[in-house]
Amino acid sequence: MTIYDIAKSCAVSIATVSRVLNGSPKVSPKTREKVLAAMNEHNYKPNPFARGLGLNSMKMIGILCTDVSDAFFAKAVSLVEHDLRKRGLDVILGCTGNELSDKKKYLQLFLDKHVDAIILIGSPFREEQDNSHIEKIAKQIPIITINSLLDVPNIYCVLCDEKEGMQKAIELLAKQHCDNILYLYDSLSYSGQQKLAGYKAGMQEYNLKQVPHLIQRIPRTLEAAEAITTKLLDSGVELSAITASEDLLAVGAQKALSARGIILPVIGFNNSILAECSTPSLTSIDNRLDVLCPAAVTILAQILNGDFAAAPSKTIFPSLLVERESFSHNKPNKKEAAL
Amino acid sequence: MTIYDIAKSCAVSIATVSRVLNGSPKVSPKTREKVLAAMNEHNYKPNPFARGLGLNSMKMIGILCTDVSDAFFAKAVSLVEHDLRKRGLDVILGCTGNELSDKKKYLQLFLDKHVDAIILIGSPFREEQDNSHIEKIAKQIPIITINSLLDVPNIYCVLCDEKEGMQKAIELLAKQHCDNILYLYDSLSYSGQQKLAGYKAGMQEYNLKQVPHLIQRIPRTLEAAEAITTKLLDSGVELSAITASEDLLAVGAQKALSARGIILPVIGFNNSILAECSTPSLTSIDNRLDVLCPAAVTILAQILNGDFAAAPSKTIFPSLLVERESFSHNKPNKKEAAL
DNA sequence: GTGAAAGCGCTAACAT
DNA sequence: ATGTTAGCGCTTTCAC
Repeated sequence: MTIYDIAKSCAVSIATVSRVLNGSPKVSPKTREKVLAAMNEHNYKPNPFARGLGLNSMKMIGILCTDVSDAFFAKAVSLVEHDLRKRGLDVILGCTGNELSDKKKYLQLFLDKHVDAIILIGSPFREEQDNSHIEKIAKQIPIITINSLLDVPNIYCVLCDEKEGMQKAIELLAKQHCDNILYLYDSLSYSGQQKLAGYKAGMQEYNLKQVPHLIQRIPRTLEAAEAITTKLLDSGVELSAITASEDLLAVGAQKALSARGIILPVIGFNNSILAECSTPSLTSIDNRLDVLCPAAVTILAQILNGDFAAAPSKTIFPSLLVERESFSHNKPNKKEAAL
Repeated sequence: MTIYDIAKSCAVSIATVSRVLNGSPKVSPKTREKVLAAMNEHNYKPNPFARGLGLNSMKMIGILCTDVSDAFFAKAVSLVEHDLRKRGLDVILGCTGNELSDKKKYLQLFLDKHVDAIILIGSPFREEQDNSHIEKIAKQIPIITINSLLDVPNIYCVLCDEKEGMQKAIELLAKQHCDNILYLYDSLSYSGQQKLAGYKAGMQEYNLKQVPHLIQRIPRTLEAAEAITTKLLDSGVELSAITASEDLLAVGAQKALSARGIILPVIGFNNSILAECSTPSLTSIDNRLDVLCPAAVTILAQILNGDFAAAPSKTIFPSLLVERESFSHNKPNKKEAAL
């Protein structure tokens, strides 16, 4: 069933059929009805390849993340897919892993596939040194980053102020008279840098001493977090609270504490399901994917619509601190506090 | 840069260029080299839409899951994407949610988009009553299901024997002289039925009494699992072990136990990151996504290759029980045991 | 082994 | 408001 068949069955030209297909106003209501009816009757669906050829677009958005099996990225993909679909946009997914060469490959692949835009999820797509490979792509198609910041034309960034988030977490602890606050982190991606900066700013703000052994970079595993925490505890280092760049690390630290029967405030990051599953449940900083993702898609839609003026190049939302047992065992109810 | 440009720059016809593009043997090595060189020099990439029009395929596979933000589905998507990409196949992702009408919509959408095949992830795509909507699609394009079973022509199922998995878990508990084994579950999807059947079979095998209040259907939330477990404990019901259809539920149950200082064997399902993060860490049944997914993609590749004879309509792998603290606090090391 | 030419199903400019 | 027609860039017969 093609546009020709529909045209024939209605005794109109293919141009007219194409017009109703594309919602052109230059069709009389009568013929429009007639054509629509025929399409319905024959259950006609336009061939997307032919359409793609003509329009040079198949309304597909490439979504890239380093790893969808990571809870944080998965949530973002889920939210983005949902909003994209609502606007009739398709999602082609790529999981790049952390190798730069693979990231480049995927970027090029999507470009070659003529996707309409690319959404980069997470800050692993911002390289420490050189992002010229992304800039190059951005010259050809719009790029949206979620939770990363790239100051490049045609790249639109939607992110959460993670530095402030972490800083407020430290403030909260400081106000509870915690001074020796451990910070566990695994990566110095843009996001990683922001969080670390937040920790340092918070510590400085409250004149807390920043000692090297209280800032620990470890692999992103439960075991590593548990091990380093245990090691610090055993070495007699004084700890009054633990913070981490990732819930997983905070859970590991919490396990080390629990194993020794020690109760300390622990604050994680991402407010993932892990925070809830931890025992005691974990206080965590939420980076607002639920608002970042819709915002990103809205901006994307504006751009695809040619409405560049309406598209902010940077959109930054505040973090949210979600308190659970690991912060205050004694408080009767959980509560959320906007930072 | 089109095929015409390349043809011109090599002084050959577009047909020849197309032939080298498609690896046809009817090209002399000399001209092939020449054309390849030109393509390289001009950094030529064939237009996928034009190609799609001609071949009626863009080598895209539709992947459907109800929710990628679920750890289990996310892992499957991740594994499948990886293997698909290795074979030069693209992934278009859809998250349908649990509404049947939405599932149908996505299925039709993918069909209309002329994807080459559809991979259904998880048993939520098998409806209890009527799966004619899937059968209809399967008449047009091949469908692969991961961890679900649909006995329909042109549908290829790759799954894990979850019934046996759960049964062996019960056996293990029975051998440790547990008799009052609670089973928590949330859904009666195909997978849900299998697990429940495994529980029942295991209980029967060891002549353990199956009482209604030891089989509890609850919402898929931590809170629900914790609440029902607490309620049972408080009501004086005797419990000697807890099993669940999902790690999340097992974690909830474990929390209830921990809160009362009770130590019981707890066994979850899916062997997700939650199992590791729980305290004590959770023994769990692994449904082998790491082998199901590659197997599914291999079968898919055979089908797309026209090699239907090589494609088994059902492929079933055994489960794996992964022991952690929740089963045996006293054992010094974790270990894996094939069921 | 290579080339010419006819599609593939649609869009859009142009003509009426 | 509607029809005609020329692409879009590739694949694939069919000749040579």
